[in-house]
Amino acid sequence: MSSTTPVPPGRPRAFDIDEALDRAVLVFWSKGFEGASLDELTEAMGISRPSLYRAFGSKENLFYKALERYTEGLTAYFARALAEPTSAAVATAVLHGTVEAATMAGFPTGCLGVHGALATGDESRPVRDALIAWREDGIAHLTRRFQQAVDAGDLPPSTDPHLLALYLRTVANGIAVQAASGSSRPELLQVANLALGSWPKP
Amino acid sequence: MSSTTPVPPGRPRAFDIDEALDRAVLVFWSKGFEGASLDELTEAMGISRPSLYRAFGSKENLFYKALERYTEGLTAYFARALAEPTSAAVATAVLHGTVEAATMAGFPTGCLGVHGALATGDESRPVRDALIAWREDGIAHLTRRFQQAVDAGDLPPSTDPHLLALYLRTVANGIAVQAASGSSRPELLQVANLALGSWPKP
DNA sequence: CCCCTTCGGTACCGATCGGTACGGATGTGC
DNA sequence: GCACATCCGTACCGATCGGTACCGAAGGGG
Repeated sequence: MSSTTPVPPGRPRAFDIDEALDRAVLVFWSKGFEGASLDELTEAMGISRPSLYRAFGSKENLFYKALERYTEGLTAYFARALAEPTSAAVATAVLHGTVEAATMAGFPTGCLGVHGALATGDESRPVRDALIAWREDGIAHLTRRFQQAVDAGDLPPSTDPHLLALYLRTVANGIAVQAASGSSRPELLQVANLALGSWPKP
Repeated sequence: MSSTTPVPPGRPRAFDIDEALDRAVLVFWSKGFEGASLDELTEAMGISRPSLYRAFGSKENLFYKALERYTEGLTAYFARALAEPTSAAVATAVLHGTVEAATMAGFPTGCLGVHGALATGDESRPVRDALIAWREDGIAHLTRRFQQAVDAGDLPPSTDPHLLALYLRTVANGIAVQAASGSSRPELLQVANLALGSWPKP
């Protein structure tokens, strides 16, 4: 099937767009949206400024693309966690995965989605709102998963699935903040396990 | 004692410096350090730019003064919480106080110390480090308090006071993030109570 | 071989950033 | 009333911000 790669007209792009996006993820991850300047981004991505704009449209759009790639790649543990058989296993996988992702050697500490744009100037309000929606999306997924657990008898019928989901994301967000503040992986694993201690039994 | 107010020479200041600082707190609280521009600050404080610099030295120093005032005022619940009789009461007071302070009507949501400077450009790294130190200071206070509780038999001898303190601050930070994302006070109170469920019994 | 389209980078744009020079105003102490 | 110190605000500084006009280069289709 040659139709899957319909060679586009014009001069071909001289850089790998996904690789450039990976570099941009790292910059946004460590500096946030406003903290990352175009000079830093273009230098890290190895391309010139107009090339960036031709490929991604704007700094804001580049951030959205980077967030998308970040979600598909570095937070893939989240999707895997949802597939765990019990609610307790889901919760454990989410928190352990959060600790791991937030303290990976060679990567920025913390979570792009959490500290990418917590408090910003007025210009980047759309970005902040997008990250709020991103976090709420995670809560929605967890809520549905825990509702399933209630229906399956894996959680007591009196359980509030939304509350459990919110609790989990709250602890995960706190872990991301602590990781960005310099807490170590072993410390945060202990914290995660302590938080899992109050998980309801079926 | 007139020596307590030794009238300084020169033209007297025409504005209340503490009131101006209170206004600055609100701006930094909602916009963060980098997100708050001098134009926003001076307009909110009701003073001109050179007046700000004469009174506070620099934007960075103004932020430190604002953080100080924020700590003395809006997070005074923390000092009160440390005085509670039992470790469980301390933990409850800290989390409930955090929820309350992060969701006060008429004030920015979240916590200045948490989202004031999580991810920033290189210039404001000193500010970020100061906020990390601020958060660690809170953990240190809690650790000492919980060590006292262990010594007094209020907590099991096997308890790790630092772990408990880190856990509490992690949940509190997560609450601040959720509040900034739009979670309501009742929701966060439930989350706080759920987190307190895993608190060790004496 | 020429046209068309898209890529590449240099060199620039106006706006905004944090910070300050300067001259007039207002107070105290001699 | 005169010297002095500090305040006030206007008007400005260089640097950096995100974004773009421009033109030569590199490919495919006729």
